[in-house]
Amino acid sequence: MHNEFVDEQLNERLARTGSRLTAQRREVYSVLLQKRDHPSAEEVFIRAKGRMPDISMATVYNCLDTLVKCGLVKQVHHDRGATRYCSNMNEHHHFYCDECGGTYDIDTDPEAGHPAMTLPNGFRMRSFEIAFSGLCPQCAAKKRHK
Amino acid sequence: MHNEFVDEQLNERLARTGSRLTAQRREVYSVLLQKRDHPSAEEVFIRAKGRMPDISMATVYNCLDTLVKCGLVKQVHHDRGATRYCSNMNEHHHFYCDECGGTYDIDTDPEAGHPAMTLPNGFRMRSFEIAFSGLCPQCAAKKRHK
DNA sequence: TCAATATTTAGAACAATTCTAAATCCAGTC
DNA sequence: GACTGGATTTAGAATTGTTCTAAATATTGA
Ligand SMILES: [Mn+2]
Ligand SMILES: [Mn+2]
Ligand SMILES: [Zn+2]
Ligand SMILES: [Zn+2]
Repeated sequence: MHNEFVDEQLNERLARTGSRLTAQRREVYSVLLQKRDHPSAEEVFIRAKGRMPDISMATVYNCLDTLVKCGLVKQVHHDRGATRYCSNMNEHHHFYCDECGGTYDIDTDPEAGHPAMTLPNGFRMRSFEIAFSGLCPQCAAKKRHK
Repeated sequence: MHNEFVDEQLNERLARTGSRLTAQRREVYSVLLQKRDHPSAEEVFIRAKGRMPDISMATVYNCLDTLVKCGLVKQVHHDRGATRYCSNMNEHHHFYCDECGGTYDIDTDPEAGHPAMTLPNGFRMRSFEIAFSGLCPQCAAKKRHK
């Protein structure tokens, strides 16, 4: 993915919500594209600071917020932990590793649609999310060796 | 459900984790049994205070914690909101109403077991939770009338 | 009755996030 | 190129939900 192309995408999306493309927004977005491990705002801040030492925490929060509002990024919540950010905008669910705390994307099976779950009468579902827990491949492998 | 019966259950469970049955723990648990609307700690505090005016917030947190540890109560998390507490220990999922913020139990369909979702190779699932969002029956009805 | 232990309590501390208000930046106009 | 109004960034204060601390109180069982 070339920088110019990403910029163009970014600019277009931001423009739709009347926002400008700034160096900080570009940096924060590129952090999320670079390593798709669902970093927290704090983690994004640390990574962004590497290439942009003067960026502030407030700005990271502002940028993340803007990116969420213009539909380029999604928030991911798990238990009471810090909000994590995800730049994969395809429909997907998440797997949370009990051992290492990692968050992994789980693509929705194009075959089987909705969860085989009948809602009681009257409820109107808009969306659903599945949160899987257990061991990620690496942690499962380590456990097996012991 | 008679008080003595509930007390006996409570006492037995608490004893298992080496905890005592206290007036505060009984009160907090009874708040959760009385209205199963998934109250937050704050809300439990307010309700408990009605019948036990000297109970403290710290104690409510402590009691809830103890009840969770001895398996009588479950924590329920949604987005970044305050932790909510649920005394329904049957396997179930949750429906969150976008309109009124209510949290509703959704029983798992005894028919269809797991969600029809294949985890990538190597992942070892321990559990999964489905969070439904949309409109609860009351809010859906109100919307239809407009 | 007494000592050991568990529990409750008020308030301090904490982590994540949002708010505030001033400084800075930037796009479009002269 | 200088000017101006609105958008953006920034540091730090404020807020929220929760956990920690240490002292007071209650409970158990010898
Ligand atoms: Mn994701
Ligand atoms: Mn429930
Ligand atoms: Zn892991
Ligand atoms: Zn509702």
